[in-house]
Amino acid sequence: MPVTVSMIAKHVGLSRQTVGFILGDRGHLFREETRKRVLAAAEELGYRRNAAAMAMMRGRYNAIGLLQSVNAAFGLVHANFLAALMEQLRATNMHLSLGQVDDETLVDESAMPELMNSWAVDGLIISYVANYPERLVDILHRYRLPAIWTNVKHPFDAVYSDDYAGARDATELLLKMGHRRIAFVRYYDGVHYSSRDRWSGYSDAMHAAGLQPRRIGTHMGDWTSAEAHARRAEHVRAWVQTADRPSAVVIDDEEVATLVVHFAAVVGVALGSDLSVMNISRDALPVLGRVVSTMRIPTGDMAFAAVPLLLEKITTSGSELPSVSVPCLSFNPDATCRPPVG
Amino acid sequence: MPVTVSMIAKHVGLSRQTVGFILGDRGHLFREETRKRVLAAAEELGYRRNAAAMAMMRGRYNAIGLLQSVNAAFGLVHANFLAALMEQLRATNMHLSLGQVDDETLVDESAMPELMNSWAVDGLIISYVANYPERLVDILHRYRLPAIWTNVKHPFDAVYSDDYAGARDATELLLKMGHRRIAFVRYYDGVHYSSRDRWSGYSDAMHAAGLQPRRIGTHMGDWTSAEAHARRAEHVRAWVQTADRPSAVVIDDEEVATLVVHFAAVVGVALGSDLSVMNISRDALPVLGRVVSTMRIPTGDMAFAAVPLLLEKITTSGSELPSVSVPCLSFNPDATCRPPVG
DNA sequence: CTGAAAGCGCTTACAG
DNA sequence: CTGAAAGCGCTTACAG
Repeated sequence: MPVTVSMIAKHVGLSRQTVGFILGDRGHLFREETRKRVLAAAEELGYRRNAAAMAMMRGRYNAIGLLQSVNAAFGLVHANFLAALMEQLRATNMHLSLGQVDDETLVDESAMPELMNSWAVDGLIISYVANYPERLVDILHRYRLPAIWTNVKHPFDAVYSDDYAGARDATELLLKMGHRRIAFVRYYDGVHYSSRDRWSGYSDAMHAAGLQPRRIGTHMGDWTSAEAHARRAEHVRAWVQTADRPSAVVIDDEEVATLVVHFAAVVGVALGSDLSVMNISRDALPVLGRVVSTMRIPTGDMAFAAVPLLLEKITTSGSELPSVSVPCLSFNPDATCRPPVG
Repeated sequence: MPVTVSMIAKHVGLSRQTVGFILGDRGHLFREETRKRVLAAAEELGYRRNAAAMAMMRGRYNAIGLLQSVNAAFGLVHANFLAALMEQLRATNMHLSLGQVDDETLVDESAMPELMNSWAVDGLIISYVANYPERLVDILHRYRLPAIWTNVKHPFDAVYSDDYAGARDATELLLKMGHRRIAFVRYYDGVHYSSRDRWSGYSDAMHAAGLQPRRIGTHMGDWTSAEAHARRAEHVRAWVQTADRPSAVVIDDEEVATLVVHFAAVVGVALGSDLSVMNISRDALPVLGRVVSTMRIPTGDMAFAAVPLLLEKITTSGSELPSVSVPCLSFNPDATCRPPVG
């Protein structure tokens, strides 16, 4: 049994309302001595505001929800994204509530998924990495849930990274250094728009320079098994040490970039001079002890953009807001990218 | 303005209570035709249960909070941990609410931090990686917040990994294979108990076998800078290729393990035969394309243990529950660990 | 500076 | 099968 305002009132011999005022933000209306007595009693008894009553009064929960698919591995919400969300929300004393509904529930059941039905949030950030169920759109609309999409290039109410420009800029950076044999390295073609856009950005930059795009690595359906890891590694080793390897590569995956750095060292190919490496990654952390040129996917910035957008959407309750495209940022471009020799 | 029961009642020409019953779990008390009418109206109007009113009635939020320090990087809550928490909560349609208070607020302010004061949760999972402020204990106690600690070896109300046994078992596994020159590799001594316990587990196993523990790597205060990465890498390269390197190593960090695998390949030291490697890590994922013997820190299992414990604590409101020590698990012990040659 | 009334949206006995 | 009453904990006008 939690402590209520009434209990404190009884304890200090005042009315419920008086205590409520003092515990709220109208303490200044009362005698200092009265205030002190009430505050002391509240602390002594361990009074904590009842969040439910509060929410009911204000019609606001002061919390936003992050909706994810169960099917997508949780890891798809990057730590940077969560950290940035939290940072934004902390400033306004809001909470972040996590929720997952599995696609089957969303699609099959005619009723609203229980988890969403009684979700104590003012609005939602939708984090489906592509392939969200159509019915989700219906639900958001029908129940007038303010929501901002991430990872989806909707014209309205969405925040997404500009992967096209990111990959294009990465490629142009290498082109400007004088590279002409620039390849795009990838072993997994995702269903996500970013997968297509990165390839487009790269190949458009190549075409614009009058060059043929070249792709290294084919789609391997299996990404996670030990065999898949080994196969990728073998493939990377093979092309890194081959004579006609490109002078520069744009790599679409951090793990593959690590393999390239690794095998370059193993077979004696010097990064930068023998092979320029530009990594597309959510982190710009050193790889195997060395800094790698990175085009950073703006995971954190997307969260920074999404929160204010959602808050605005909540207060204006429902009007469509123009989407925000968040640019990628280049880090340490000359760490592993140098003009080609010879 | 969200849709309420009253609005539906008006719409179908029934009383508020009747509609409430039908929308709740007592629909069977009414005529099928009435039910259908109400349900159809609810769907048409987009009725969603008011979570605040619900929580107020039940005295339960059906949500638990995960409290983290701002100071500790968010990354310290591992994705596995979050995923496991979510999985547990999904089964009971509960939500997970994330909250961070910075240590200063917790320590300095006499008042309850606002974020915790109006947190709509039934209980808390505390995820401070050591060095939690003493005042946090006061607050939990004073406000009777049901809480389970993680990462802290409290005798009550805590869930923690058995890092001592993990490191000991890892070492014994190598001892049983016949290794005698087994070193413990670490470049950062954390303040967390696991840091001490792993060393103890390793060195106790060595002593029990009549051997001297040997530590490779000294504490480098700086872990994250590019220079620190480079320094670690250089150090690993040096001892991996030195003649008197140990025949086996227990490595306390995944990143360092990656460096060892990397430089072993670079300098031509064969993992398993020339150097046995046992990694202590939260993941047992392949490293640089190859499977590495791993003693896995049971991040996910800790979450699986913490949730039922917290739920019990919530329902029994307050009694002290015995803590749970979660064992580490060994994966692929013979991937990179082999009996020493010669 | 302080006390009595109404209501946020819902549920739960209680009579019919 | 259906309707009128009370209350969960709090705040917000309203009189004194």
